[in-house]
Amino acid sequence: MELPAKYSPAGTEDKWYAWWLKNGFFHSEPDEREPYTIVIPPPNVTGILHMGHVLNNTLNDVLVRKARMDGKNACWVPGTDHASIATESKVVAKLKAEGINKEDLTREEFLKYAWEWKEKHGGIILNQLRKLGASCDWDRTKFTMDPDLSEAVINTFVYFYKKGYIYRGIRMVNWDPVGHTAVSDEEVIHRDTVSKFYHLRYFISDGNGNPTDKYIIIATTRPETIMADAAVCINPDDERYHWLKGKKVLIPLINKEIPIIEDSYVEMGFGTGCLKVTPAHDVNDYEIGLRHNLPVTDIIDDHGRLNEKAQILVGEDRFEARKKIEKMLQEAGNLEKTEDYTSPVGYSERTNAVIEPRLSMQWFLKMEALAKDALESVESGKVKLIPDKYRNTYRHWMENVRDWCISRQLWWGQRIPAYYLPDGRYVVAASPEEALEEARKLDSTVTAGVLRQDDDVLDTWFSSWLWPISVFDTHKAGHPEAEPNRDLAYYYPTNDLVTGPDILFFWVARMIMAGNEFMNDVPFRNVYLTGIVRDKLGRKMSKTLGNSPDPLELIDKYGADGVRLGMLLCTSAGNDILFDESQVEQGRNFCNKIWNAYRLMRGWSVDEEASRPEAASVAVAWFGHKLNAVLAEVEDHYSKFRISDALMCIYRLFWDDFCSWYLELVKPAYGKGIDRGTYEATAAFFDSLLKMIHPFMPFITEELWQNMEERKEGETIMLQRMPVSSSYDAGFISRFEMACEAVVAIRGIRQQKGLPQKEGLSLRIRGDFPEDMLPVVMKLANVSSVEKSTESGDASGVTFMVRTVEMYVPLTGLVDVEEELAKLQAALEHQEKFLASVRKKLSNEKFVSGAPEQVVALERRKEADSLSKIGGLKASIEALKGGK
RNA sequence: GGGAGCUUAGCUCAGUUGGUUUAGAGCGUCUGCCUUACAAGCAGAGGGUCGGGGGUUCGACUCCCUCAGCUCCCACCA
Repeated sequence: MELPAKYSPAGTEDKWYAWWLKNGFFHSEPDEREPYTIVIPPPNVTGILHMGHVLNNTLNDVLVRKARMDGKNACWVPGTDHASIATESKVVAKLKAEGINKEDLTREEFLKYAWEWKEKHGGIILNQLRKLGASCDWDRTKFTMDPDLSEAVINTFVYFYKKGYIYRGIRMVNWDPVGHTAVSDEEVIHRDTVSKFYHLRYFISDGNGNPTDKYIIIATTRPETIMADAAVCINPDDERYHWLKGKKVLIPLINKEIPIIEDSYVEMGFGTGCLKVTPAHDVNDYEIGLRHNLPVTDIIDDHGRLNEKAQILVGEDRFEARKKIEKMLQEAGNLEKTEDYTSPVGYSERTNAVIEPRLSMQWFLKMEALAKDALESVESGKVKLIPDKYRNTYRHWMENVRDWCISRQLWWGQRIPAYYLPDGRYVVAASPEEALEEARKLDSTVTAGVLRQDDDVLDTWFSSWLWPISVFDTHKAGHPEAEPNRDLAYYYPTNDLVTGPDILFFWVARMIMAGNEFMNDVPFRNVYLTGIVRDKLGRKMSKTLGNSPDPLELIDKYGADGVRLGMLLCTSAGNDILFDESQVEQGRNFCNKIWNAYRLMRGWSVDEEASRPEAASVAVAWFGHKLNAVLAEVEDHYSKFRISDALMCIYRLFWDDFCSWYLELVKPAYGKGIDRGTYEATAAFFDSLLKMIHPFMPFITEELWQNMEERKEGETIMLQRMPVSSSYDAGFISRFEMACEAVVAIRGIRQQKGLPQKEGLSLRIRGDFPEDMLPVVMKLANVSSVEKSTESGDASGVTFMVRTVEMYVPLTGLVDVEEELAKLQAALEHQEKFLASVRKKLSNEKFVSGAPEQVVALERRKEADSLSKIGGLKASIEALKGGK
């Protein structure tokens, strides 16, 4: 069968993926082998594959495929996350587009829609991962809201509640007025935002609620909250305001009388030194309020609108209200001035709404003890972060963590298993039946009908922190005393986790907490933190910028192997990835190179009579050494998670060493056959190279490996053993490189002089050139005769140095003596400078006595080599001058 | 406001406890080639006083100090 000149991935990739699936090569069951486990960072169930997923999952796949080929029992568990707030807001938006308001639906009706949506869109992303070549064990696919995984979440809640770690209380939380839910501290993103500083006049009260003509000025960014003011606060040491002590002021517009209080929290130098205290709408103010027993007036509702307690502007959105109240204040004579002001404002990670600090009843998980252990896990090295600069960030977070607000005012998610008695007391239990039993202990008259379950669901991360446990064993989470099942005992702890640093705290840290709590062991050994995928200008990929390529389109255009390579080529751990389509093109080109190297080899016919040419013998010996050298290097890179370095080593081994040097050396003359020994050696090398490339480019390597020879039923490159490095002769490699230098030099001369490759040249060598490498020079530089000489070359040819050996190519009539002289002079000058620097070192007493012996010896060798080169150059110059 | 990190060729980055022929790679650039595996290719070439300054050392891209620029993380919005 004739192979086309270009590799076409389209049909090939689907064919092999289907075949891998059919043969169950991705499936893992516990056995006597060493396990290698990865759990996927579960993408949002309704998500669509983007470049970040490509990066992450390609890295995961490389690691898994490599481990599999190292003979380990590799298991990559896939799945999706229910992503409560993200999914719920998508469903709400979709319903709204259809004219349905969430408010008009019951919980059950809404969830029915949500599940329908999940069934329709859920899992799209998992199919997309298949296109990428991800070798996940699909039989183990999990979803964080699978019934048994949800059960694990509920059990975990009950467990922590009984342990006294979970409590319920009214606290100031981050309220998302668009998502209509509380969010955790980690879900709030602070961004510097330009706003205005409003300087407002608060008139002093005459004691009867009437304004006097005296006033103080208060600077605020939130004039719409003044109706909720409970006091005005000054610093007790602020002499400017001592006259205010004991007085009362009136809130503008509503003329409500509030006291002047003193608290050292107020900074005298900031603003006007007078702070309006609004306990319901500011965290600090809330704290001050507690200290001074101030009343709390909450004037903002779930949607961020002013409520009736505000008395004015009722029903207005907070930002609308701000605009309107500015005008009203101005008209009333209360607005002194406004000025531009930039300050950090919190935004919801999910909805991008400005977060409203708000008092509400929420559930919390105490973090102190959990964080302490999780910190220890990283500090002690039980979990390694790669790159380890993240250890600092991690420590800082762990040492400053606050209790985790785990309740969300949403419906999509695991519902909090707290059940309220009619009198307001509550019980926590894993099921309504158990809850009823518990409730009856409090009040024997309680019936199932009156017991009301908490409306809130749990934060998504409260389920995904169990992921490395619950994908294997759903009972163990929540039951640390239980025996792990067979899978969990075998696969836990997992080996490596590949994820982005943006979820280091959301997810990674909390998985470590859950692992320590329920397994008494960390969930993974290594956490490889990737960078963020950006475009080549360094901008984040975003829909609005339109700079985010669709991975599936790229796969269609270049093949999955090409996309994987393009992604990996620019990937170093922890650094942002500047992605550009040209890299994928490079990946596609590499596929083609491999394809064509195979076409060349496959086109050879073995001539049983032929003996092995000398050049081929050298090539085979050399590539054997080189292969082992690179294997060792690659193994080292893998061990340090330098995946793109490992790839680059292999890329160069294939392209430069194998194709450009090795194949050119063993290639038989046109029309001639190849000797059997060389053919078989070449096929064996090609086989090794395919295996080395396979983790990066699974499809083309399977295609060619299968094409190389008739394979047994169900035999796949996926499950072949990765070649391992054995000893090699570094001296041989170095001698070969010297021959290559000579070849490059002669090719350069050809190009300069316009000599065709076909025309054989003679070569004269003066000095110690390795005899065994001469066939390499002769074949690749087309040298027809070599002569040893003690004479320097003269003006009838070109002289050049290869290391310390002088070489000369006679070229009668083609030599420009002046030009050659200038070249030699320049080389001589350079060499003399070098010698001077070496000698400067050697003449330094302190260097000779202080530096290690081998360093000094090296300098002496440099000196000797340099002297020898200078001698050669000088002789050449003389000879050239003599021949003028 | 607090903390961490980065700055090496036109671009993206290596440089692994300071010494390996006076800094390496990939891409891009330039020159010459449609040579019968591959123009998605082949052959060759050019390109950096390692951000500035100072210090330690026999020796600094590598360690310390300092200045400048960039990035990220954390932080309760007067």
